[in-house]
Amino acid sequence: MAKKQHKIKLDDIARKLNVSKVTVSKALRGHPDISAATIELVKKTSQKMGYVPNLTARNLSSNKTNTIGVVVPKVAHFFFGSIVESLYDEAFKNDYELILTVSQENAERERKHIETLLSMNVDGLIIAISNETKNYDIFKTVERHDVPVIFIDRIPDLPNINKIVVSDKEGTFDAIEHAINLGYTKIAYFSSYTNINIGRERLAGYKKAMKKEKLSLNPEWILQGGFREEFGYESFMKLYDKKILPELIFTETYPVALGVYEAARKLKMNIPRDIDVICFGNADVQKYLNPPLSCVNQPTEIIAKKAIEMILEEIDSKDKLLRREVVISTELLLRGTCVNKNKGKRNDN
Amino acid sequence: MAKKQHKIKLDDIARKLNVSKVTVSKALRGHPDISAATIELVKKTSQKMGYVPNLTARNLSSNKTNTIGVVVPKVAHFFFGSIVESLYDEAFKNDYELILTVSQENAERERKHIETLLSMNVDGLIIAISNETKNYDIFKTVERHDVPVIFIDRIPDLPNINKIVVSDKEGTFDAIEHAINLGYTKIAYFSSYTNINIGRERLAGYKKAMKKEKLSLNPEWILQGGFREEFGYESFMKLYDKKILPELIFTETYPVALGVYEAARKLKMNIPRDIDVICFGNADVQKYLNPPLSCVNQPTEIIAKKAIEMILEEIDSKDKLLRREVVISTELLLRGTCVNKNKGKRNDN
DNA sequence: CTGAAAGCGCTAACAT
DNA sequence: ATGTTAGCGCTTTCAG
Repeated sequence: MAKKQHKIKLDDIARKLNVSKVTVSKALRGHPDISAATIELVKKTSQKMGYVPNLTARNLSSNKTNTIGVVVPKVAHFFFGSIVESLYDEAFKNDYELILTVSQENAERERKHIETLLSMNVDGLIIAISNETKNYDIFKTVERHDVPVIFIDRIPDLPNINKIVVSDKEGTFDAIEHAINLGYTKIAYFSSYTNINIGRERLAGYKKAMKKEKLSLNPEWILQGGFREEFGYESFMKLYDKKILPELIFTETYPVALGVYEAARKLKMNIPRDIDVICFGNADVQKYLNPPLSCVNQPTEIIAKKAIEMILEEIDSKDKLLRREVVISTELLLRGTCVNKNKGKRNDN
Repeated sequence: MAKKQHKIKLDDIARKLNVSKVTVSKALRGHPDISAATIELVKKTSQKMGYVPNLTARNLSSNKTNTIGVVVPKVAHFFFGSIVESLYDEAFKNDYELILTVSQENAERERKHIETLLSMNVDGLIIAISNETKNYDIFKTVERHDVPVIFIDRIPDLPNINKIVVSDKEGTFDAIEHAINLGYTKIAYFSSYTNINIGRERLAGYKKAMKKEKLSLNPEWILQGGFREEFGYESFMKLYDKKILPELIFTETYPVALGVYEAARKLKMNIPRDIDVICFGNADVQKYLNPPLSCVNQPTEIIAKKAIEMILEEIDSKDKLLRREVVISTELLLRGTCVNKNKGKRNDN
């Protein structure tokens, strides 16, 4: 293998060029102090010598890392996967590196990750909290460290923070109202958890629409219990067993709707004829379902773009900016469900 | 806002405890030099004072970062999303931080990311190259920096490297052989690109199975052109227009199969009755398709686990280890397609 | 078991 | 326009 090669540093280039290493350092960074000719020369030489700057050293002395720490609950997941991908795109455009961490919906792990990120001296933080995070002490620590934070999607219930959310309440409201306009009156709601902002907001949107349209709330049609498929499957089965199936089911996440599809298939019920479905949250799966599942779409790219934009503003401004809350509008994405009122149950699939 | 707080450092703790900062440093890291009592005391005090170690400084002086750089082409993608998630899990278990970068299938971006990762002094690198990477100079640079690398899934055509691949050839071979055993003889193959290892290997598996079963290769049934849905859709349409549709289509990636589903739906052809499909690569979508799509499954968790295991071995060993090639076995995952031979085209959906 | 000195590679502040 | 001096916060010798 290649003989032990000494890694090139500023000094090496400086010596070769008979200048000081400060000159080299400045030239490499295009500092206005240095003449164009020198810059040119230094850059060329360092390139030729195979110089790779040592960011660790640079960070230590400049106290700036050009990195943004990111904490998400999941990454193999349509919503967060898209968010993360767009965050990477935007960071790249702005010459920032992202340090991504994944909490796996685990509060303790989340805390550890945030601590590590602080240790790494990230310039800013973008966080979507886990659904079990209840203790907010770590965010105090973050504040003490003077590292700006933008919360996205999953927001802690804390005053005076920067946040980007989608119009959870309005989006749900619109979907339910759309359904009611179609002629539906029996609408069930499969909720995640109300200790998390998205759970609270979306449910509020449902209730608001029902109330506005003067439909009574049937507590048996408001089920709570999770983000995942099993919850959808089991809840559907529960209603079926009790013989109190509604006409339409709204689910707070798309995996829950997938569970409903599964249950319907098992029971040989046809969607949307026997039971109709619509959900919050988009995923590529939906368009391949039979029938394609309609949803309230969250524009991930816009969320990510805004998050990077805001965190960079925070980083660049010396003074504390005003805390901001940005609400990104969702849109109703109609595919093959919730487009016509079903004609009541006909079990002849 | 909290009054400008000075960040606690080793010195502060040392002064408070009337010891030297070296003692504190060692105690915090549980160095055997220090007595248990001192360790206990130091840890407690530093905790109380809200000390957060400065990793930048630690890295600079120890020349060790406890980070692994990762480069993948995509992250909002079932395969890489799962890989990344598992990599995070494994890294976390081993107290390593991951620095993830996403090339977006762009060779130039990939090069830049690797350079940055080197600048950040990552202890090791796990890389899946983009499908357009042809210039391998950057990997020479990596070698010069003495940073160990494990290539996964997408492997450059370079001698003497560590790699983890799945049994692309055998997996495809098994699937095709299974189809032939079902009675299929007209089997088309939708390939990605043969400049990438996975493209070459999988195609070789197809050819091998066809040859073994003494079936002739029809060049019109071997189409090349991409990883994505459009390719599947268009290729299917092309065969349909030419009236040379086969009985079964094997696609090298699952999005291509999705494109086939779409085309079949458009043409009102029934899968698997009129045309059957199977693909390489699993995704959660597949089980919700109608019919559920069978595939050759790549065990992402095992790949990720092995990758972390190998890179840690490389990092921990002073001497260069022998280059290793690990092949992870795929498995045939049969769902609703390619389970019975279809009865020929009946266009009466 | 503890600590003093030196230095990791770079940049900021201040000369010149 | 270029260089000198200090020092970022920590760990690593090596000496006590």
